This record gives sequence, structure tokens and C-alpha cells, in this order.
Amino acid sequence: MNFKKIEKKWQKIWEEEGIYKNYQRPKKFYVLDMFPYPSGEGLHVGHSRGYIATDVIARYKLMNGYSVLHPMGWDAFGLPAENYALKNKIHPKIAVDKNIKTFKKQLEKFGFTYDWEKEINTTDSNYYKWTQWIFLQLFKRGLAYESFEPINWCPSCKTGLANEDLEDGKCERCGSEIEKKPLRQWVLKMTAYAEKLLDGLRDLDWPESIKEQQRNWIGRSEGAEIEFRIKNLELRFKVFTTRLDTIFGCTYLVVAPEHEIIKDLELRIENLGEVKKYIDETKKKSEIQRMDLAKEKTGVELKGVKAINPFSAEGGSASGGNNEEIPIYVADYVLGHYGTGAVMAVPAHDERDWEFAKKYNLPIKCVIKPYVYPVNLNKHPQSDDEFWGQKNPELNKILSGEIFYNKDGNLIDSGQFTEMNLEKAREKMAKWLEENKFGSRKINYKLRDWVFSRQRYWGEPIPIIKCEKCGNVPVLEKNLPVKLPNVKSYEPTGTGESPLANIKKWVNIKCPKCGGLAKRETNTMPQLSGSSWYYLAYLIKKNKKYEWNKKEIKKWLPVNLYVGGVEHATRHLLYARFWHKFLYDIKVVSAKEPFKKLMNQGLILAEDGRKMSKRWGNVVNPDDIIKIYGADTLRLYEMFMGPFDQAIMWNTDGVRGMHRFLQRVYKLVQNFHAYRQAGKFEVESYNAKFKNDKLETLLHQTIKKITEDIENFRFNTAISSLMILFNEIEHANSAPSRSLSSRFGNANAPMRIEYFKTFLKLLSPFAPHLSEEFWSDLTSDSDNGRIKYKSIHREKWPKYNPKLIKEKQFELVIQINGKLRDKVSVPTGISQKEAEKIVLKRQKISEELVGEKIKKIIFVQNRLINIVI
RNA sequence: GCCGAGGUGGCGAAAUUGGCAGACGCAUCAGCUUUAGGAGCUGACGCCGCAAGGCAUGCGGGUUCAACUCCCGCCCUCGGCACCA
Repeated sequence: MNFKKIEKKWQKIWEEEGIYKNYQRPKKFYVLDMFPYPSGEGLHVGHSRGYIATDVIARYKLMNGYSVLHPMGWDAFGLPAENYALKNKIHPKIAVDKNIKTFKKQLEKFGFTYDWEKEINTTDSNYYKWTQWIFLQLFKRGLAYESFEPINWCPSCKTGLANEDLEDGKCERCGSEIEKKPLRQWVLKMTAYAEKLLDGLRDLDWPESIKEQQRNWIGRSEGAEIEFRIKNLELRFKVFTTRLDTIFGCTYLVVAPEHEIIKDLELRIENLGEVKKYIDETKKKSEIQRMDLAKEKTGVELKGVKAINPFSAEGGSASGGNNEEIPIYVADYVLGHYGTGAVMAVPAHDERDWEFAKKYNLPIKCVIKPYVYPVNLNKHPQSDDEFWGQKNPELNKILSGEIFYNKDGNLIDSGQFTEMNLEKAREKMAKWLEENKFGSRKINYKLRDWVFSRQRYWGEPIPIIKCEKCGNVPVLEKNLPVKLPNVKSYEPTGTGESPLANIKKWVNIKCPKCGGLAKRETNTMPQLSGSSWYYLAYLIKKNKKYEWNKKEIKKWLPVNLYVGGVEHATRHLLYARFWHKFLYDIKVVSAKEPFKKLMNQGLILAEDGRKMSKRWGNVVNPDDIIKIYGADTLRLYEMFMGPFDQAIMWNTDGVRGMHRFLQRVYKLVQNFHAYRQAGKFEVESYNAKFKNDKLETLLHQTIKKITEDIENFRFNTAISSLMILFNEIEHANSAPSRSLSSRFGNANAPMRIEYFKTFLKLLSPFAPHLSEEFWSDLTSDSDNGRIKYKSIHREKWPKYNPKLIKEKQFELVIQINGKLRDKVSVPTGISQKEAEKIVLKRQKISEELVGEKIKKIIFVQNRLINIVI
């Protein structure tokens, strides 16, 4: 049977009838796929897993009376497209257009419910006009700024990169080792939204792992900033700590090599040469070398300068004002960009400081006395004796600083805070700091601002004009978009300027403010900018253009369901939330968060267990599968192969199994058809005599199960119960010669077409083409030359009757001492007394019970009976 | 090191509140049918055992009439973060 022909036929009819484009219903559902980057390799079966799932949901929601928005588009700017173009000597625009065509052709074969009128493309100037517009809004509010900091530089891609674009200190795109390079950059102040981004996570229906990843990435930590004074100087500098409670154990300070205090102290540092040499050496180290944990800690003391711990300073009375002097070190284990770039070192209670102190022979002062019971608080004490009686065996080592201790206890040797527990001490000490103006409570984040410039051609131009007189001037909104000029040579320059800098005609422009000579900004935006608002673009697209439309945005947002790969956890999903929160603050969108519910699809691995890749030659192209088995088979298989969010290996044999299943459905339809032609059954609603039979019970159980499974993304079990239902329908409707009476009673019952029709509805979200075909076979009436037919996709989703899902009989499990011994079919709702009577009479059981004394009998309603002897 | 997810047949996996472990599918085997085919149908299929029965959900304990499920302690795999003070 050629399913492919059937599929093509229905795809055409659906498109013509616009069967999905019903946007007027009161209930709405916005279901979104992460739009693909159209690579040259085309779509493989791993990509389609998510698309199939959203399509199942979209069709299911349509049948449940929702307006469903299910759009698709292309994320086509960015490095990969450009690198591909460079390699193959094709202009990126041409390459991208070609790839999009291929992708679209591939997608169309699946029979998805996309509304192609809403198709978007981030490289369309009508589209990126708004990407640029959003940038301007950020700029106008001071959230886009220029910076000259050293940033991550990929020597191979010849561009700067954001923190989020690195993997293990390497370029996420090409794998080259990243260098630090000082470069003029545009940066977005994402850190201003750190707290909001963190807060917003709370109410999102996202996988916990993704939320946790974002929390870690944002990296909030509560602590305090403390000011240390330099002895005999008016200089002060701050350190950040989360362990203020350990401050009396601080025996030295460490500043990062980048720290500016070093310059301020130059005249006082006795070993300046040595210090400078050390700083130069760390500069030479790559990020990877500096991050290497295995390596020993290094550092140099700033000789001749001392700092004074404010808790021992004269001004404060915390410990009696002995003006304790502590040495200052420069060491690269302290990061310049986090906190204040300086830390107070407490070797007794911090592993890193402890290592450093050991190496350089610095004093280690213990200020926490562990509680008496064993250090391992995770392990429950087995006895009172163990709990109270035994001293911490390592106590002396801890007190002497021989080992570091970072668990709970009480403070010792800490002035007025001695004896306090750690949490209380942190609180009191912070108060003391603030009262005596030596510092304050402080919250720090690991999150860094988004480095937003790329020194490359294939991206949205940053809409800024650089005027010598007026500085950075935004392009007037009415002059947007700033179109990316079409050029022949778009090789990256490597100079820190983009290839656009060479296009004099484009670069030179009048300043919009003063009218004087000025130049355009030649940096372009990163790949992830276009995708940071695309879910809005679908809503505001109108006749191939885009017009900001708050009403439409309000109608559809937030996205009800967003499906895509887990790899976007801390990149796209964070950026998009950042932009959205900003747009919310300037009141151009109405929802606080863009994506209410998120689902991650698991990776599909190749049959050899590796990732699908051109490199390994193990890519499975959906076209090839559809050609042989049809799209519905592929759809069904991808939904059946395993839990949706789990990585799983492709198995072509499994595809055949699904095909077999659909073939059997097809055969049964033919059977029905033949019977119908012969007038052997009437198309009637099922009549009373079939009510309450086993098949009906199963039908209602299945409706319930599949409805719940689809809602919960358990497509694999949904399909499995669909198969079970079908097996029984097939069985009940096959020739009487088969022994079906045992299962469903009346072998001579006429065809139960209503049951089968319900089955088709349940099947339709998964296998839309074939269920449509079969549906029309069984429902259309072409006798008088006119085909009367209503699409199965316009049918209502079946409802189950709670009364009918209960079985009349069930198999009572009989256990003796918890072990299965026998089973017996009894009426549902049987009482313990009745059950005991039946059970004890059974031969197998009575034999077992000979000479035994029954201790008790456990009875679980409608389930089992357990005789304890 | 920290955080998160997970560990069940030959394979992908199921298993409501603790209640028949292995549903459904793949592969395999046997038979039928057929006819060449990678087709169809019927049946078997966790391990040991002829059987009765016993043993089985990463390992070791515990709670319970009853544990894949709950508690304690380990081991392993995958993903993320990683000198963030």
C-alpha cells in the first residue's frame, strides 16, 4: 500500500482548506518549536522529534476546541552560515536561501500543522528591523554600552564571543582555544536583570534541571563587602565574602593580578619587579591554563604593604583594637571579574586558601570549633553513644590547622562573636560592619553582561553612528532597518573590525544629530539576537512585513508550550527571557515571561550509538524513511521509541514495527469497507446490546489514558495503549473462525464501527494522514455522486465516561506470605469475607495451608488477598 | 569538587496511593501459509530447572503481610557548572 500518495493528497487538501487556521475561537493555545538554523546538512530525524510532538499537541488542542498557533521559521544569521559560505565560496545569503528551501521541503512531508503565512526569517531586513529596534531601546535606556575590556576572542572565527558561547574554554562553534583580547565591544547589561531572571524562574513550568542550570549560571550569592585599610596610607579596598563569620581567621588577603590597587601601591611595593613579572606571566596564560584546577596555586606577596582587619582596628571595638596587620598577596586563583577582585583568605576554613597557605607557609588560624559529634553530618548516628559520647576524631587536627574545616560549629577566638553559631555570627557581624561603616551586606552574581559585538559580516548591523563630536548616536527609528550591504568579500579581517569597515560607501554617513561627518558602527550582532524575540515576530507579521501589535501579543502570550533541545538552557533561553523582561519593562509586551511551559526533547543517537553527524556518516534523513514507510509511520515511531525527554538510539527495525501496525489498521478498514458495501452493517451509533461489554470498558479506559498521556508528554505509553485497543478491536471484528469468544463474548456480533471510529480519532494526532484517509473511507457518502465528508481533524476529541471505565470482573491475586500462589476472577467490589470464602476453597491454596496456622489475612480491595502463615 | 537526571530481559522500555515485575514494540526461535523477496498469520520468549519450584529491578543494609517504588550507606553512567571566595 502506498501511504505516500495518500499523505500527499491530504497535505494538499488541508492546505487548501486552511484547516488549522482557526484563530477566532475563545480558547487559545500557542505551541512553539525552537526554530531551526538551516544548515547545509539538512534536517535529520533527531530534529523532527520535537516538531512531531508539538504537532501532536497542536492537533490534539484543535480537536479540543482551541485556536492553535503553531508557526515555523528560520534562524539564519550567524557564524555557521558564514563559515559554511566561506568554505564553499557561496554568498551566505544564497547558501541560506538554498538551505531553507531544502528544510521546508523536508518539513512539508511530515504533514505538520504549520501556518506558512507566518513563516519568519531572521535575515529578512523587515524582520531584523525590529531586532535593531530592540537594540536601540536598550541603548536609549543605558542597557547597551561600549566597553574596552579584554573579552573572549576566537582566533579561528576571528571574532569576540560571549561567555555563553564557550565550551570548556573553547569556541562553541569551531573548538579553537579562546584567547583574552582587549577589544572595543558592544555589551548588553544583562546583569541588571539578574534578580528578575532568577525570580521569574519560580513560576515557570519548566524542567527542574533547566531552571537549576539557569540558577547556577546566574549564580547569586549573598555575603558582605568589607573594606580593608592599607597601613599608613589613606588607601582602602574591598573584598567580597560569603563567609563573614570566619573573618577572625583571615590571615592574609589576595588580590587578582588585574586589581588596580597594585598600581596604586606601586611606590610602596618593595618587590615590584617580582610582582610585575608574575602579573605578566598570568597574562600569557590561556583561559584553559588558568582554569586548570589540578595545577598548583601560585602568587607573590606585595612586600612592604600591610592591611588592617577592620574587626581589629582601633575604630571598631569588636576584638579590642589591636590593629592586626595582615599581608597582601597577588595570585591568579582569585578572579578579577568576580566580586571585587580581592578576597580575604581564611586558610583554616577554605580549601583553596588552605592550599595556598600551606605552600607559602602562611599562618592558619582556626576560628570554628566543630560540634562534638562526628563531622559527617550526613550519616545518622547509630546510637546515643555515638551521638553524644564520641569526640570528633579530627578535632585536634582542625584546631591546629593541620586540616581545613568547612562545616558547622561554634566560633572561637572571635572577639565578641565567640561562641555564636555561624549563621548568627554572620548576621551580627554584618550589622557591626554597617554600624561602624567598614562595609555592608552585598549580593553578587556570576552572570556577566552579554558581549554583543561580532567582528563578522553575516549578522544584523548594530544601528549606531559614531560621530567624533556627538559620540555614539542611535540611528533614527524611521531609518530602520540598517540593511546589511551586499558585498563580494566578507572574509573576517581579524583586526577587531568587521568586514563592513572596508565598505566606504556604507560606512561614511552624516551624523543624525549634528550633520557632520560620521561613520557607521561596523560590528554586527551575535547569532542569538534574532532568536531572542522571534516568538513575538510570528504574532506581529502582517503581509510579509512586521508591525508591532500589542493586541496580538497580548492575545497569544505567553507561549503555552515551548519545545526544543536542552542545549539552549543557558544561552537562547536566558537571552530571550532577558529581552522579554526588558520589553515588559518598557511596556511593549504584556506577559512577564515569554515561555510558560518548556519541554526538552531527548537526543536521537545514530544506530551506532554516536551522535548523528555528517562526519560519522550515520545521519538518518527523514526523507528516506518517509519514502519507504510514509510520514505517519515515522511520526508514530519517533513518538513511540521512548520517553520524549530521554536520549535514545535510532532503530530502523522499530520503524518497520510501526509500519506493520498501520498496515493492520489499513486492512481492518478494508474489511469494514467490504462489509459496508455488502450492506452487512449500518452506520449507526452503537446500540444498547454492546453497552458495558469488555471492549467498551477498554475503549473508555484507553480514551482516558491517551488523553492524560498526551497532556503529560508520555507519547510512548499513549501509543502502546492505542495498540492494545486496536488489537482488541481487530480481534473482535475478525472472522468468527478465530477464537475471540473467550475475550469478547459474542463472536457473531456485527462490526463495531463506532468503536473503530473513536480509535481513529485517538490515532489522528499521531498519524494524521492515514486516520483522515480511513475516516473518509468510513464516513463519506459518495453514493449520489457528492462526497459528504468532514475532516477527522475537525471532530471533537473523544470523552470517556467515568462509569464505563470500571470493569465488572477482575483477577484477584492470591498470595501466601507475599508470594503469588494463585489467581481467580471475581466480581469487582467483592468483600473480604466473600473473597476469603472463595480463596480458601481453592485446591491449590488449601493444599498449601495444610498443617499451617493462618496468622492474618490482608485484603486489598479489587486487587489482592495475602494469607500470612 | 558541586548541582541535576538516571541504573529494570538480547534491545527500546512499562508498572496509580508500596500490591501479579517485564505491558507495548523490536530482535530471536518454532509452526502455518506461501512460494523466490527484507511479505502475512499463529505461538514461544527474564535467568536456573525435565518438572515442582527457586532466583531476579546497580550493590549492601533497614521498614513492611508486601519494596523497582519508602529510609540509610555505597557503586556506576549521562548532562551541566567548575579556583565565583
